[in-house]
Amino acid sequence: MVTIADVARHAGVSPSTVSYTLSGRRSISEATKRRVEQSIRALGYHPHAGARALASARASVVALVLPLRSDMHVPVLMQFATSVVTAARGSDHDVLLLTNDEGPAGLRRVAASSLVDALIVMDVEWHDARIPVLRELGRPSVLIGVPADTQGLSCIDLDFAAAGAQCADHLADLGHRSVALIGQPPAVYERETGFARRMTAGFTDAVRRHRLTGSCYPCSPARDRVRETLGSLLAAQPDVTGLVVHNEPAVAPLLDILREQGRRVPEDMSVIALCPDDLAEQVSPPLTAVSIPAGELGRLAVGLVMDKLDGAEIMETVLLTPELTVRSSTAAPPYRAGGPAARASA
Amino acid sequence: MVTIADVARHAGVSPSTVSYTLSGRRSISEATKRRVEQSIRALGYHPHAGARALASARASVVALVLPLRSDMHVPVLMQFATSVVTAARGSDHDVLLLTNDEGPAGLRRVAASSLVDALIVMDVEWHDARIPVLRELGRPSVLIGVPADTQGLSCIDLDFAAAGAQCADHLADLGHRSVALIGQPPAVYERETGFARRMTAGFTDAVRRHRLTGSCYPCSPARDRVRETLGSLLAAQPDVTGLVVHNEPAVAPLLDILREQGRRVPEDMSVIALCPDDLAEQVSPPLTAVSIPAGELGRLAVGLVMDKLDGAEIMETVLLTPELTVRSSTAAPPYRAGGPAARASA
DNA sequence: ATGAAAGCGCTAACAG
DNA sequence: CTGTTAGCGCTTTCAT
Repeated sequence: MVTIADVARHAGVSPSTVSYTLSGRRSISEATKRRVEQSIRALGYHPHAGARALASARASVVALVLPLRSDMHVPVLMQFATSVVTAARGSDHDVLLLTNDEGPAGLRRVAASSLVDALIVMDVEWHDARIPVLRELGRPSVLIGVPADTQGLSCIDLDFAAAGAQCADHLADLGHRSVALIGQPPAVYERETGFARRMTAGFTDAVRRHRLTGSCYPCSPARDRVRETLGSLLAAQPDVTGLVVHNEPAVAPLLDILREQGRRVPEDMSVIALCPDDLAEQVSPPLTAVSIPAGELGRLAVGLVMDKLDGAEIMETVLLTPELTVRSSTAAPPYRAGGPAARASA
Repeated sequence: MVTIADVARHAGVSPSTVSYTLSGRRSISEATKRRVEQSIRALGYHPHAGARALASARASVVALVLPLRSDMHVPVLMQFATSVVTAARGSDHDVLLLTNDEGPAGLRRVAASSLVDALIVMDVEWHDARIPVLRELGRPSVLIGVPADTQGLSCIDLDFAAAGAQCADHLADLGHRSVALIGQPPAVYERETGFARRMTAGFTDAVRRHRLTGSCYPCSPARDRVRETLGSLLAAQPDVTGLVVHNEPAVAPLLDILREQGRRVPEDMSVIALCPDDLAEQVSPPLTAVSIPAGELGRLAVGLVMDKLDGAEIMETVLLTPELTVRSSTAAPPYRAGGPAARASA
């Protein structure tokens, strides 16, 4: 193995000079800097990560804690993970991948052993068992998702309330009067995952504000459950003309079922989804959708964590403003005798 | 920070005794072992990862190198990643996540700096730029996928040739005489990714063996490209009754399009997919499919890598035998005047 | 602008 | 069965 001493000898300087050349923590004359860098390249020197961590008390590694039981759509998760790795590398850090099967103890382990300097925790629930651990760890962390008590924590997430509102706003603007939200599986609401509730709250508020008729239907993504949900929805609200789908795997089955039933999208039924752009564009018709900016979330999370490692005391909650992209799945509602349009012209 | 010296003092033993209690590398009396373990718990001691790596020349971390430009289906990738983490933790190792945007240099960096002891490299191509680097690194590695020259490398993958053959066999057994493979996007074949070629080779061989008519159609997953591909397929081979789909994102669009065209599955057209079980079960009708055992691949890869870290000199290629699960998307072909059934009874 | 040297916390000989 | 001790390779004071 090539050590810093080898490089120092080769360059005719002391080990500390090599170290400082690498870290830039004190000024080095251009001449020696060049010589050292040449020696480094000539010998193929790579500082030993463990030795560096031991001496400097910094591992230059951040933990990325993924949920095992993922309610987040998998592609979104993956996109997030890769953007975190890329962003971390941009700040000279590596990423240690953790799943939740060790539980909170896993976080304690990697933090206490100085394997990682900081943690990024995904899919945070309203009452999340990992949060007390995070608080006691004394290491910078950023949560993706918003728990009940954000005291002393940095959280970052999509503004799901705004997303729900945007969907309702868009339908209202198009003239829809009766709308519905097809949501996450019931288990997600029971677990009190924040994002699902915030989405429905934002949607419901906007529905009320626009004086629309509308309600929310939790839904499992299995084809038959989607069919059932749509059935009870249409029974309870036969005049519904706009659907908001906050359930990515249910999107395709839903479109199929609507087609089966002879309901055209958007002529008979407008559909808005909360899903990544690529899904929205791959289905037919392309969906008007609020996209989940996984890449940006990842970059922001890493940025926050790096700032905290640099000593910044950021303890805020950042909610990203969602963006609604209009595609071909939404239109004005069909004309209905006795409907608001009829009344308006009467 | 709690150090091994603190624990030793608290337990009234020497640091080395604590170390040996932890590693089990020499026998410790039950009594002291218990005392040490109590002190460890009482003080909340976690060995410093860097110090341990420095002293023992083992980081207890394996790198998982994911492709950024992923031709593998994303859920499969994710499933693989989580199973790797879980399996690695089972062997007291952590997982460092790398993407390919650093290129082969990234592998060199983490290996040379002793950040990781071994590497698991996914989505290996026929002529993969990472392979020469892997060879020179002198660290255990396991490739997921099979490159052109496997000399001195351990590879593990699904036996795609067998998978292709199984699909053709199943259709032949049901009595189909004209079949086709809808494959990966053209770019995948151009890049000479091994698995796509092996799949088509296995399929083509079996087709020949059964004296069927059949050919392969590369296909992009975009809805319109699927429609096009199906069109030219039906033009070239109007009597086709069995489709094998090796293209996960194309599965749903394909089923839609068949439905649009009034072709019932499986009455008019049998469909087999190469995809994870959950996809096969979520679509309608549930698909007869060869599943990609991502979880098992991950576990096996970690097992192999651990064996190599223990000094085993395994340099073989392991191909997992695929399993075809019959569901509702395959059946005997429709009766056709002038077809083989007619001839047989003539 | 550079060197010398003292650790960082742990493991693994070596010594009993 | 247990203790003593010499590093592992690097960073960072403290000197100059």
